[in-house]
Amino acid sequence: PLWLFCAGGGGGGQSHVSQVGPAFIVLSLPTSAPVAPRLTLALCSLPVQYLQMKWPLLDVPSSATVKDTRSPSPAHLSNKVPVVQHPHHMHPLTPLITYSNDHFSPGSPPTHLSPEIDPKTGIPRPPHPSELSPYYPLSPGAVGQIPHPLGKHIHSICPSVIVCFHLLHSLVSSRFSPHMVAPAHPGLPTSGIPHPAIVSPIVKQEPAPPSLSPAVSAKSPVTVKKEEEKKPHVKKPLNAFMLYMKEMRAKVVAECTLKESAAINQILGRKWHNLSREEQAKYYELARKERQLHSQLYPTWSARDNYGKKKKRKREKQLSQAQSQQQIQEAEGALASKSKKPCIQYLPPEKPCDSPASSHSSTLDSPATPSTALASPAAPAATHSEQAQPLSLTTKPETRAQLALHSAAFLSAKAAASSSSQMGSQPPLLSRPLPLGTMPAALLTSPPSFPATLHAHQALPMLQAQPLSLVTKSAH
DNA sequence: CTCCCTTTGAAGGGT
DNA sequence: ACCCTTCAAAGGGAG
Repeated sequence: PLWLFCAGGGGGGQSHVSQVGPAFIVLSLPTSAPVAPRLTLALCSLPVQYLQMKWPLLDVPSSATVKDTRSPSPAHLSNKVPVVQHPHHMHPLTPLITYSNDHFSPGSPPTHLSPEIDPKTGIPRPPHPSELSPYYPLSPGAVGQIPHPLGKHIHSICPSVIVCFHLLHSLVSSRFSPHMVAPAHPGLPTSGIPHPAIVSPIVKQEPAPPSLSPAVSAKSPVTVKKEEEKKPHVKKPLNAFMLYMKEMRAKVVAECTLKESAAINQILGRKWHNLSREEQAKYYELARKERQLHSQLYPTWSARDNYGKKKKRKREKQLSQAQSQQQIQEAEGALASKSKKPCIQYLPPEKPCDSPASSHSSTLDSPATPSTALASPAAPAATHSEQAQPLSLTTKPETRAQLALHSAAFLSAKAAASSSSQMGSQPPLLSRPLPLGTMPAALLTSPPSFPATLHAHQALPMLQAQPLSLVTKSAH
């Protein structure tokens, strides 16, 4: 079996695609090599360490060596190095650093990698390996922080091939090597959607701290404290919307002339609400896996750990915001005019930035349309025209002020509507994948719960087409 | 250089 | 149970 890999790549071998479950494994074989069904099993018995070492022998630059005959996704089909390769100016490992690898021990294979049922959660493994968390490439941090001479080669390999090694290893399951699995690239699309953060989602904020080297383990009581200070910052797992933003940001930026993230995020927020239930479900599912994986990697981690590590003045600022919000609330009439930055500024009409879902958004976004409630499952159902009316795309203070204006009515309604809270708080789509149109009438007609901005956005396509003045007026 | 802005969702703490 | 706050990403803008 070892020879199979050695023969690959530039050696004039013949590429052979062998299927292992839903994934494909690409092998390079001499033309005369017999490809028996049991070949796969033989490969599975390969020591992981060996696979690592032979990995580069697949000879990445030779695109003919690496094939994925399965995925229709362009990203999948692409063997081009740039798809998964990182810019030369950055360390090939750094982009994968998302979380620290504190809890990631090569010697202790995570049980969640078992191919069938996750013994810990009882949740069946996803049918397709590409559904393995792409943003959490099975402890990306581990790879990023463990020097790997082959890192660059690994990253240059077609994601599909990498994924197949996930699977392969899952089958072997005798030893877990982050070196090997980590190459499941963060950019690996799970739904055929190219990941905008393929190359560098995390570089900026999570450069591999040099203190993470194994040398750290030799510590004195004095350094312990310093270590705690320098303790790798384990970030929160991304929620569904964050995952969506990561994926779509590049596209939006490309389509628009805007570059400010605040503006982009507004657009993304709208697009998010314009997504169909099914589309959003993908991200909720992904986020759920993220959290799952995160909790497995960092069992002791708590969101509390990161409190106060970001901004110091935030609370102060928000307090002042709340104050101004009250003022605005008192001066109801001046709501729209007080907006710091009219969002229309971020959302010029006739933009190509309109959601691709805008085709169906005409119905989805219609305030009176019941299916609107389904468009944002995580968020409470929005069915009443009153929500769509009062709010425009607003900056935060304004939004909050308006929210306050209407919250009283909402709250009273909300109290009577337990069903709506079910919708809002539950990890939405997963547990209840109700297709459009199948929502019980009780839910469809239930009053919305709090975050009224959500509902406001659903009226945006209509508002957006109007000049700023109209938008402002509609805010009243 | 640091923080703000802006979005949604998750989580923790307080009431 | 509910509300509030913080943080996750991103990068231009502002101080």
